[in-house]
Amino acid sequence: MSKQLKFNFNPFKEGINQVLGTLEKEIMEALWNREEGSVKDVLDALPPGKEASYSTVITVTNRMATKGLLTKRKVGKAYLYKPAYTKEQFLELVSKKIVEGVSGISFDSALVHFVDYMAKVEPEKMDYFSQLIESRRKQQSSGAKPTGKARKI
Amino acid sequence: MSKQLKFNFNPFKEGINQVLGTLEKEIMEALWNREEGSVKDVLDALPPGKEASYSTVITVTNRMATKGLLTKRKVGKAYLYKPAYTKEQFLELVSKKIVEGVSGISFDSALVHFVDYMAKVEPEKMDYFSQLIESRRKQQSSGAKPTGKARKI
DNA sequence: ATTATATTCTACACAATGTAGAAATTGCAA
DNA sequence: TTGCAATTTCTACATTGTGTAGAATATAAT
Repeated sequence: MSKQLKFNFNPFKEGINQVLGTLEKEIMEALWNREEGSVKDVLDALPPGKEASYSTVITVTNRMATKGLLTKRKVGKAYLYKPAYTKEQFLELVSKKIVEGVSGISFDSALVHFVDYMAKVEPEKMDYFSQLIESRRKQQSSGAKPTGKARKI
Repeated sequence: MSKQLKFNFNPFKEGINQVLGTLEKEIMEALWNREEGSVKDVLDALPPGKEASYSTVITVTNRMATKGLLTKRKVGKAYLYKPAYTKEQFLELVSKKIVEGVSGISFDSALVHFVDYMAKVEPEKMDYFSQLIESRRKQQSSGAKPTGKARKI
């Protein structure tokens, strides 16, 4: 019965706001910074210009719990919210889902644009990339099955 | 003043429905099949079980024109709608935007998951991929600038 | 028991998408 | 040229996701 992580992706926004609303993002950042926190804690952590009312934050954190972004537990009369995933785990899950999605639509295009992006923005990764491919290729020809799990870079 | 292509991406849906609504998808497929068509044409082309009313199709095609998916021109008393992009062009644009977006969030994760996906689902592409990287690497070291444009596979 | 704090409930706004009736327009045929 | 059938325009409602927040209620601590 654990809530499944759910999100949309808007590639016309910036960074993590492609996956999280503006307030959602601020809340996640606040909670990633302190592991766990009450609505009050979140309110205090909201940056200037991003303030919201008490009930607004409650509404949004509860929706985020429903979406599988946060877990909540009652302590005293207040709820403490905690990210269901670390930022790193979250980005892993998101990028995996999106990469799989876009690959399913048009793998060849994705491949070309991926290499384009790398060559343009992260050219120093090309080496590592080649190695990654080579190692996967050896696994393949040796008949080993890929784990499907992420590994250390 | 040309409308800019706009879309969201829902990786929890299937195929092109990750980018297009259910009716939108049917309409695009119908128009990709016949190049250009009236609302009547679209209605006739809707598969069984996906029927919609005349005015529903008009509403949606007009919204699609606004979003940059279709162009329209008046012929007689009716409008003819035409895809702004071929299916291939559309998938190119979509995958480019998404690849850039997800790379901006977490390039390393995207890279790993991309290679994972390829090894698992399209292992026969590994060769081509290696070559692509190598050729981009040479461009780079020779100081040539990548064009940023997609090229033939 | 009072009070400050926190939650619940309800509701509105906006965007994207699906849906479609009613009214208005328009082009062609008789 | 007029009347009708085809088509569009206008309007409006539903659903989902997100932001917003007031009012009422519950609760814990003093």
